Amino acid sequence: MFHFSVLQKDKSSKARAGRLATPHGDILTPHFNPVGTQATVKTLSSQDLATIGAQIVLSNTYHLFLRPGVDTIEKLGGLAKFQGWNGPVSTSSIRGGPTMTDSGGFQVFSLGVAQKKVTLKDSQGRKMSKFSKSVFSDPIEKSILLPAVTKTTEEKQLNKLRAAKISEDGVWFYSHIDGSKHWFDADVSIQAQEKLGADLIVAFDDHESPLWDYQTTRVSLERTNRWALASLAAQKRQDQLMYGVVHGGYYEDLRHESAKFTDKYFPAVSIGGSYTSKQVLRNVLDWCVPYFQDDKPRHLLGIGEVEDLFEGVARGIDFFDCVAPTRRGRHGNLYISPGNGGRKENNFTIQITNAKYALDQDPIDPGCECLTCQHYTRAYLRHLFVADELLAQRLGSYHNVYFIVNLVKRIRESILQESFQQLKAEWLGRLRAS
RNA sequence: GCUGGGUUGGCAGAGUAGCAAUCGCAUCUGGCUGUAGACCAGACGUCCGAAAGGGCUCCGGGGGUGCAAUUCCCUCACCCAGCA
Repeated sequence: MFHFSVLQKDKSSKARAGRLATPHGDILTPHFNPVGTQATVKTLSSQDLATIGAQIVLSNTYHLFLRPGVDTIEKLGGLAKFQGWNGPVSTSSIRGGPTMTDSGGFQVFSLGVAQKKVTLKDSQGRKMSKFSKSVFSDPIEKSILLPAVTKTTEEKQLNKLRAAKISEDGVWFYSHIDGSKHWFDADVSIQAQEKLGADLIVAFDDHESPLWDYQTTRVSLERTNRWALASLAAQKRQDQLMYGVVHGGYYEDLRHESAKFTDKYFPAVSIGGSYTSKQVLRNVLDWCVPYFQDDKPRHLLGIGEVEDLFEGVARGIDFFDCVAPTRRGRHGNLYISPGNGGRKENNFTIQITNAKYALDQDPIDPGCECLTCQHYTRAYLRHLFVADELLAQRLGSYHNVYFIVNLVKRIRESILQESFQQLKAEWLGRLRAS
């Protein structure tokens, strides 16, 4: 029912182009999965996604469990039908296109330990977001971690939200919608994912904080592994491919152990975690991938900045998902290619709200063939963002998702044409050691 | 013309006889990686400085009282309301 095959390997890296056969059509890899947490990629329709070339969309079990409820979606024919997703244009099917659900494991972290009040200062001394995953400092540089000041009314209100509480068997979540209390464990997550009915599902995992020491991380990994086996045991449907999740933070031996474990028990593998630097991410990939068998699809959870896509593919990753294109798109941070000023240093983006674009009549990324770039100027986009018009978010998201999905498509084609190294060098520069 | 109320950053609008400028809006900049974020953070009189810092200003104009006035008093200008 599911079959992954490698079609072409790059000669000087672990990059590979492949195909994953699913009950609702084949997915060509490497591929970037747009994130549609609540059964919608914010501001984009399923038809937009098909036009863009997305082959699969990812939703979140936790969010849909809370609202509208997994029973509701089951009654309405499952996730794909519910959101009108028929898959990419080339494989359009009235039965619905390929879908994926995340287990809610990430929310154990993002609604749990990540809720601790942590404030960071960046290199210029500016305070950074207190709530983002990226708020966590590199454990090696703990000096930049500051105690949070919790004085403002806003923060007092935020304090009312209780952090999720982890036990050995599962997690008590406090709904971010209404504060109600919900129990989640491997059984609940897998049953919910079976009701949602996505083709690809993820084992329920515990997510370590990058701030944790070795022993605490090990305890978390052991919990992840117990939940992994429980997830497999809970699975009743045979028409869903379950990914196991590798954890172990930035500790090499834990990653080795976890990768070995995950590959042993699961038909598909994914790598989870939060990374305090791109070097840590590259290390983790190098530690994990050698343990994965060739014929299992590999998903790098939550990752997807431009640089990471190249480095991930070069290290043998097949699937990515990331909120960056949509979040940046809504915030006016729009992707540009190297020929138009895109560099690692600016994350291959421009901030369209900057005053210097007020009279700029170029498209966001000259040469981009997306709907936004075909019809609208930077000056117009800037106006829409500054005026807080809804179309700004849609056009920004459309461009960003198009840009990333099609960049990964180009990466795939370059592997097939044996030109991956040239493409990577064109984007990241030749000096980068891979 | 009379009476009353007012004049504080780009805008709006608090405040006070003792280091002026709370909270907004606008503007500018930075951040965003399995979505608690159409969000968050910083700057926003001027000058020097990469920064840490430091210098000089400033509550409509003028005058008065006070150790000290943006604040109290007088006066002028302008705005608003009511009455002529």
